[in-house]
Amino acid sequence: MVRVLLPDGSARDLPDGATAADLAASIGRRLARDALIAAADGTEVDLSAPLGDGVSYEIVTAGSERGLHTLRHSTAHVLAQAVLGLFPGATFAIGPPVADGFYYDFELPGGATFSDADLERIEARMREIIGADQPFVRREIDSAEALEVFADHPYKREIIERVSGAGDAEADPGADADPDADPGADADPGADPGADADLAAEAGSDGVVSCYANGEDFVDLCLGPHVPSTGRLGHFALQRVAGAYWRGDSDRPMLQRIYGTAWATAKDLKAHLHRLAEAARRDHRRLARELDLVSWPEELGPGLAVWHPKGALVRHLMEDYSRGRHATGGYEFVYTPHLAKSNLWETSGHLDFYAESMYPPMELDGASYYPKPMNCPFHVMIYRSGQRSYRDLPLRLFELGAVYRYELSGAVHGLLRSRGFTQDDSHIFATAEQVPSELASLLDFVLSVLRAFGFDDFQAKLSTRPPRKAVGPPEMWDLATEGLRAALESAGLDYVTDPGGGAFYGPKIDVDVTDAIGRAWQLSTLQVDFNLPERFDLHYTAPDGRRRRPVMIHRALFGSVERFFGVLLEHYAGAFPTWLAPVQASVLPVAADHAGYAAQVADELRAEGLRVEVAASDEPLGRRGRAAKVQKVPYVLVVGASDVAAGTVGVNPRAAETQRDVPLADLKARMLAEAAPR
RNA sequence: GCCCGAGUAGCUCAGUCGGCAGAGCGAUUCAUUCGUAAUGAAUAGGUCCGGGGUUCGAUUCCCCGCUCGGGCUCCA
Repeated sequence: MVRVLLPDGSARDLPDGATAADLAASIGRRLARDALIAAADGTEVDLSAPLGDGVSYEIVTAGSERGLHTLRHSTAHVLAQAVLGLFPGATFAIGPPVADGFYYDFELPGGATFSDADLERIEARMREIIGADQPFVRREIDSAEALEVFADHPYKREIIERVSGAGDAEADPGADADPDADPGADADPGADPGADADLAAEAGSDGVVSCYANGEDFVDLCLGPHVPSTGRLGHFALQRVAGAYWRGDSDRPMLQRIYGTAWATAKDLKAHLHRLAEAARRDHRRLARELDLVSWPEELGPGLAVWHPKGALVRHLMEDYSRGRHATGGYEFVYTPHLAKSNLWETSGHLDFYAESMYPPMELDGASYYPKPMNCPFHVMIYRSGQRSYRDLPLRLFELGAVYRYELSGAVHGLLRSRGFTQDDSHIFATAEQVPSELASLLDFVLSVLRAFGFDDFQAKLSTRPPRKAVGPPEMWDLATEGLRAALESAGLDYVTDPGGGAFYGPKIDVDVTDAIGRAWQLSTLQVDFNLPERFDLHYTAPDGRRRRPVMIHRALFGSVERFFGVLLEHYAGAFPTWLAPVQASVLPVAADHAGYAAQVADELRAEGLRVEVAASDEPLGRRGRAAKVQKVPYVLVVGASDVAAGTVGVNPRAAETQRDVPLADLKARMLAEAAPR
């Protein structure tokens, strides 16, 4: 007899040798049918695992994140099984579940690649495997045997050697990962046992690894757990092939990655595919063209946009709103040039740690002038232009500063990742004591502005002191980190902590917004900086007459004006709220006789500062109405004979029913109310 | 930067097994004067991404380049 505990606190007795599947069956038929894996004292195990006495069990179904994760992971195995079956000589690397689905990395003999037709074949084969309802069978073997089982699969062998400690794990690949990283933080060898050791421990000590086999001829190295059999899978679709470096390292081989999506039910799969289609419909590059906002002439080069009148108008409104808020928020506006000599970037450290993302210098008069990738050093120059007293602090400088960054050509993506963009960049110089309250009011300010643009759903991340090397005294880090945490809490913001995720020069908060279709966009950043004040030897005079070092806070709110515009465009699917719409109303005279009245209506609205156009009657009314709708104009106003007589308009708003005979004054009031930022 | 895919009219795309380049939408003009998401007709519009090669002949085949798209963070 074994006694197990259930999540509701009850206990249940089962015969010796009973499995998690038996437990599920003893609880209910439906649970037995839906069960995928179990969690034993929180550790995920196969349903076929024997129950342990005194252990608490939770049965996991596809209704939970963990269950879905398993489902996707198992589907990835079936993908590998199909590929290895269909492509003799193919080898496979890793195939984890990811957000919404899974992938698996392969290498085909002779560097061959998958085509779209291959994907169809593979998917068909996967469906056969699923139809055969093959059980997933776990086996634990020692690493020597595993190396034999995977003799033809070098990537698997590498993993076995790494996790079992059998081979000579190569030097820590993490050390060179972060381009922002610390000047002095060279890897100290052996100091980061981190992830690898955890894996090895999980895989079982003593060089034992686990494998999962299904069907006659397929076995994969895997921690598990897996669904009981392939028949539990099926609501999936293969999506695309992409190149991916082995272990994400551009010095290692490029593998062929197949991405798929997988869900618990056909309905969920369909909903996901619909979300993808919706995202494509909202693609800002497409909307930018359709609404005549922005374009990317090839002649300019990758990642460089030109703003057409309507796009420029919306941008102008965004910038004006931002300026207005900053003006009343205690900021002082500055301008700085687009170039600076190399010595500035040497002092700031950018040339040491950021050079590959900078445009190359222009050489003249014996100096090297670099286009700026950041505004910070210029603002530091302004701070340093005179003596500062504690009475001057906090000093909040603000600039819409155009910066240029040499993004990888493959990374450039419309307005969301461009090579020239404008940061709404603020640098706040404060005393250490001011930091907590300054952070709190900063965060409130940021959220308030984001809300004005229609975002209400935020998720924040607090990144704390990195373990390896950090500048600044620990007590300063604590003060700043606790200040950030207090700011998050007083703002009532949901946040996660990324321990050790901060830059070497200070902790930070990143704020993500969730858009209308549930996608998260990282926009705002509050970054505390102990480094630049040091590098540029900044100081202020304290009340006691001694010189002290200020703390710098970098703050981007939109992040980049261009990117924020792109996110807004996708969030609203092009239908900007009235206050941002480039054209707020289109007046449609029913016939030529009403043209004069239409012009009069337009003029009256324009006199109130509203943006109004008139569509003359040389095309049918329906067509003109459609044209305005396609351009997502908030108000379509139709005026005919009865309106001329009564001083009214027919109001066809973007998102409501048409109303006839609305007095012009009423319309005006309604539009003016909407035309102000909230 | 690297892997895969794609570049044909302003846009979306068809097409040419190597032989005068096509549609729909949009634009322009004319007619139509209409009560709420596509009136009719006509016209204009092309270095078929660029450069080289093969060929009697290349938008089409080959090579090089440019640009765009997907991916290169998710760790058995």
